[in-house]
Amino acid sequence: MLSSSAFSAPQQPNDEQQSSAVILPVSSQNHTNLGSNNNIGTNRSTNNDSVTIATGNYTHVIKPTCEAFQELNERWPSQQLPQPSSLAMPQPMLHPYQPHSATASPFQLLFPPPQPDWASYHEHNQHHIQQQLLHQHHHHQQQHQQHDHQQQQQQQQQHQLSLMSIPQGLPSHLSNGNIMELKQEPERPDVIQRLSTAAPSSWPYAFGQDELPLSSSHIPEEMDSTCSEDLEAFAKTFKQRRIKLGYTQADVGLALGTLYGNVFSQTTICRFEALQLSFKNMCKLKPLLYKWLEEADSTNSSPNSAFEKMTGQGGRKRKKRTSIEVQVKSRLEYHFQKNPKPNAQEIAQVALELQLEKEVVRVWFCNRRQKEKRMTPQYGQELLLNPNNYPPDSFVYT
DNA sequence: ATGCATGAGGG
DNA sequence: CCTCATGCATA
Repeated sequence: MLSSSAFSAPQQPNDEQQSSAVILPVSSQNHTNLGSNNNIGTNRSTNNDSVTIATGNYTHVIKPTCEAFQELNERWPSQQLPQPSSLAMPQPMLHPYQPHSATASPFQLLFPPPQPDWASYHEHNQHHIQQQLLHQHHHHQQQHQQHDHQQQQQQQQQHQLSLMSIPQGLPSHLSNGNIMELKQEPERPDVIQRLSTAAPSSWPYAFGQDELPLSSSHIPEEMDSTCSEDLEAFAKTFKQRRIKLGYTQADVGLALGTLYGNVFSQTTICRFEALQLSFKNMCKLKPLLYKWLEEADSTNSSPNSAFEKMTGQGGRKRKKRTSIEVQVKSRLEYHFQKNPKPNAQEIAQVALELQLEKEVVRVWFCNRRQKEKRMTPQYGQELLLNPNNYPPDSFVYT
């Protein structure tokens, strides 16, 4: 993951991240509109923090297993969230974080319904719906197959996920420079099973006031029955707090680096808040962000130094992002529907047909598949039960 | 906020 | 080659 070899920088001693104290770029309390739209301008991260955290700070860990997630899916009433959106407020009303236990049966804060997380879905939405109807029968069978396949995969994934037991309280001494191991609890199959149902285990508090009763001392160790509800609620709360505190997504990512040795980009934080990471990934990040929140909350004192990023130049150049035209994308989508996992040959064909580099096509498919797997709760289930719900992705094949 | 890309790890 | 976590660059 974050291995030094990864990026451009020719091994720079990027000690900065670890040496500097807690970064608290809070410029003031005038949070307000900082957050929602953020970035633009907050991206100070430009190509130098690519420097990467020295070495594998963080071994891939997490070896989950379990079926809580699935279980969740089953109970997924996909309701509308009452959330007014934290974006529009001058004074963000903090929505008290509610442990799922509290919302037990009628889940309220689940993911946005037919959550169009699907980017392409957004883009082509209009077409799709119609087009889909047109071509449904065409793909029906194939889709079925796909579904089966995906189901397998999903189950597999879900399996893994559920078992996750992420240490909520990370010993600070463990943070620097070294492995941040998120270990899983070996067994406890039974516990796992219930993760989603039982476990009042959520957080010990509910955000409600401006002051979070955060104190490292009472970070729940045992729990972490991180279920989707928790994640969603947390993500939401997190964002609100973050904004309120005047931090940008980039700030947080950076701070995580100094706090725990794992730097994250604005992108990642953003995706976390938007629940656009894989469930597993969400679970992994949650504890860190939780920790950060604590820190930020308590350290309100001094904003301190905006430390300078050394402009560590150098390194390999990233391929220029190729921009695929809409039309072409449509075609890709079409192919994707027919066969989400084309082999080299097929890729070559598509590439030829669309006049794209094979590599580009390959990567596109990879990314597309990945997108498919992102947290879209109803996906796994609803879809399977209802082929017609298949995300109306592009069918606009010319 | 998101599209395309990179790289580790696995097979 | 794939998946997965992640991020640069850009819309």
